[in-house]
Amino acid sequence: MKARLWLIDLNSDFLLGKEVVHLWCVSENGERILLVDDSVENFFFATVGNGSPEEAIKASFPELKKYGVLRMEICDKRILGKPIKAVKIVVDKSENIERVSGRLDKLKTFQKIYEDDIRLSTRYLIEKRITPSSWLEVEAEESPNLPNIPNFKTFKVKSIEPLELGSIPNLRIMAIHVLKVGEKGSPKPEYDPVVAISIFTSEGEFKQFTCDGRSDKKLIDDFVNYIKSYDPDIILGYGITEDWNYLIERSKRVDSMLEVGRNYAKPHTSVFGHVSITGRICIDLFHDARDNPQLTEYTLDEYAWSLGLKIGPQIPEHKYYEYLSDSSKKNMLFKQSEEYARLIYTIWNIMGDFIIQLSQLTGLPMDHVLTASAGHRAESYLMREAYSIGELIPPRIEKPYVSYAGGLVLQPQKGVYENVSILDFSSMYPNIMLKYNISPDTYIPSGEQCEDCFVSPESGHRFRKDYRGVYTRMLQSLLEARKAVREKLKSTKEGSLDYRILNARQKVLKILANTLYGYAGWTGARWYLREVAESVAEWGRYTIRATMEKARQLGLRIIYGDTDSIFVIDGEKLGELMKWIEEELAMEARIDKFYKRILFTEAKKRYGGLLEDGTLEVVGLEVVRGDWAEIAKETQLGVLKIMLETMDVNKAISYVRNVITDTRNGKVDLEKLVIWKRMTKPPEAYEVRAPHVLAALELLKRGWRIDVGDKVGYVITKGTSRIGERAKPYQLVESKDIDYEYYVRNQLVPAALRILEVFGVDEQALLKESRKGLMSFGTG
DNA sequence: GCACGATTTATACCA
DNA sequence: ACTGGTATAAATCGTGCG
Repeated sequence: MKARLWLIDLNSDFLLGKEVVHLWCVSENGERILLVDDSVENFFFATVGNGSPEEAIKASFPELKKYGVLRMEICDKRILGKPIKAVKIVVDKSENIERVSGRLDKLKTFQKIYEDDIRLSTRYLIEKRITPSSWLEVEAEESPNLPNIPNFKTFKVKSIEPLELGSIPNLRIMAIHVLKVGEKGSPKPEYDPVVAISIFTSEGEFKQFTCDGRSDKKLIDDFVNYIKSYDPDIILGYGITEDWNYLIERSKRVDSMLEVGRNYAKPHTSVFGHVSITGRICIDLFHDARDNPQLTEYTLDEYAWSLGLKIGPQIPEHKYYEYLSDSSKKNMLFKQSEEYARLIYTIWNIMGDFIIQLSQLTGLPMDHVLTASAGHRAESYLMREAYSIGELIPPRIEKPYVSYAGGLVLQPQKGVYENVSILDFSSMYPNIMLKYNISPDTYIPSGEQCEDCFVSPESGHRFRKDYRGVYTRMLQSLLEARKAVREKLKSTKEGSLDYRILNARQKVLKILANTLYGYAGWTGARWYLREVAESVAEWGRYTIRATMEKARQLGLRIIYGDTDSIFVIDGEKLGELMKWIEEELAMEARIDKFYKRILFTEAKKRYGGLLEDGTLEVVGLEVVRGDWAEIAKETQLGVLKIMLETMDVNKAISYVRNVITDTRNGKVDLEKLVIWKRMTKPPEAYEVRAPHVLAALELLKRGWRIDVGDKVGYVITKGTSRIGERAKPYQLVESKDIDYEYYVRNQLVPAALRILEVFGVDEQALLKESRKGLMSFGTG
């Protein structure tokens, strides 16, 4: 049989005592096909120091045989670009790799071990140059003894090749919402049965299983049967990892078989803490929400809202029990669960393309993509790139941290400027890495000779020119692919399916390219090399300085700049500068923005300005910070708006005074006084009794659950003790206890003054009550 | 023992 | 659980005072 198949998921398994790979696929016409490949080998590599690899094999093979080693052979590999002879050690099964490498460590025959931490399914994808969530050209045959899977045809793989096809087959997708209710606090699987499971599928079918209170056995059985009959490729949820663990616990108690895998296996918790289901992809959208620092509560509602989805008021979780116990309200709860299932499916429509593209490009299965960090995504890509040039994959070891200098930030002079253009280097770091061939395997260590190489401008780090490294290759592919995709996008109908796929792809290509610099400087990276990250930053500073120098020569005035941008007063020579950048620096730059009027304080990374269309844009100032009270942010924005639009200082001052008066009179909603801060460690781990920590402790004392990463909202109450002790969780405070004077002195005045001090206004001018003071300002 | 400046701790932002 | 650069607030430390 010859077919085009789309790879959904893969895993390793055993067939007649031999370790094999299972590939769960869907064909062009929607058939579900399981491919079994029994031709795979488990192996890793070892290097010898000064001795000969032949000798090392001869000396160790007889003993290693006892540990499951089938074969040892010499092969040509590279370590950081240097060709070496490595010994490939083929082992009968995955579980013996650790035993063998452990034994090798003791033998001392070999110097170093490589790739003993690569799982078989990953190894398979790398070797075959294929990725999940993409098309394969497969030749396969029928064979006896293959596993029997319902709804699946099973074949043995003869050959398998990657296919460059952008389309996505029709997948069976199932969004689920699991309703769990606890009488007091969060539900516990030990005694709280699952109340309902709502399902919404890609066919538009809605299904709900409910439990009338005593036992959820029937609910769980019905749910499992539904999965068996619908046979989804993808199961979606929000917090579904927790849901599965809950269901696993429940199924044990009510003696249910949770056979939801395509081989009827139970869900299993994988090493990374996520739940996997054989043959299906289980995606927890909660992991995507956790990546968004804008969110405070990480509820599904808040997450959906951040994606632009409008949802009405919901029943809060702490009222679930009340609703459930009231027969007239019970149905509202079930209705809400239904809506959540639909909402999760709607989110897939927004996020799905992105997840598939990320999977296709990194080689990680869809269910790993959201759980993997940015660094691991980049690394997954790099490992494949490394294989293609015979580069051995370094072990994942935490390296000691050595700091280095980053981007150049210019000191702005406080004041208001007009007609300011922002010149931006596009993808500066990726382009620098390409231009100077910066990669861990092109780096020349000190002491080694190099005839012709790139030398970094400050530290003098050298990079060879005659060999393309893993970073260079990765960046070149990503940037070229992105260019091609963006070109194709131009001739694609906006809003069409193709457009969505291409757009998701170009976004993912950019994200991956931009991650690589950070990856290089991450001490946990397999390909960490401080010199690489350091050199990139050096050439970045060099590029900005050279551009500034040229701008000055051309008579252009520079106001500010940060890392890869320069703020310059618009002038006719700007075009000449752009041309110079393109021709002399061979870098890409563009005029990203134009401010009609822009205000700088004396601080770096903080400014606000009016764009051509009149939009007010604020960067870095309190307005855009989450840890200032809303009233202060609102006031600062007002002041900024007045100043940039009218330049009328007195108008701004009287505006602020009005807010101050209102605040002192308590005419401000408590909501606008809440200060939010995120917990970065458990409350008891803090060295300093900061306001938000004390507020968190108070919540904890009252039975709230505070996790690392949660945002704590507090307000400052009346009293004479230090601020921290007067900080109380906003949920527990009444308006009469608020210390309004704190908000005037520590929030309103500093926020407003940040802008107004540029115009010579001081604290006195804002706090003085008299009308005389207002009139006299600026007139002496 | 207290006031006050210096230093440390913590957070959130920019690129 | 990708980097460094930066501003800022509040807690805490350290020192001079007497």
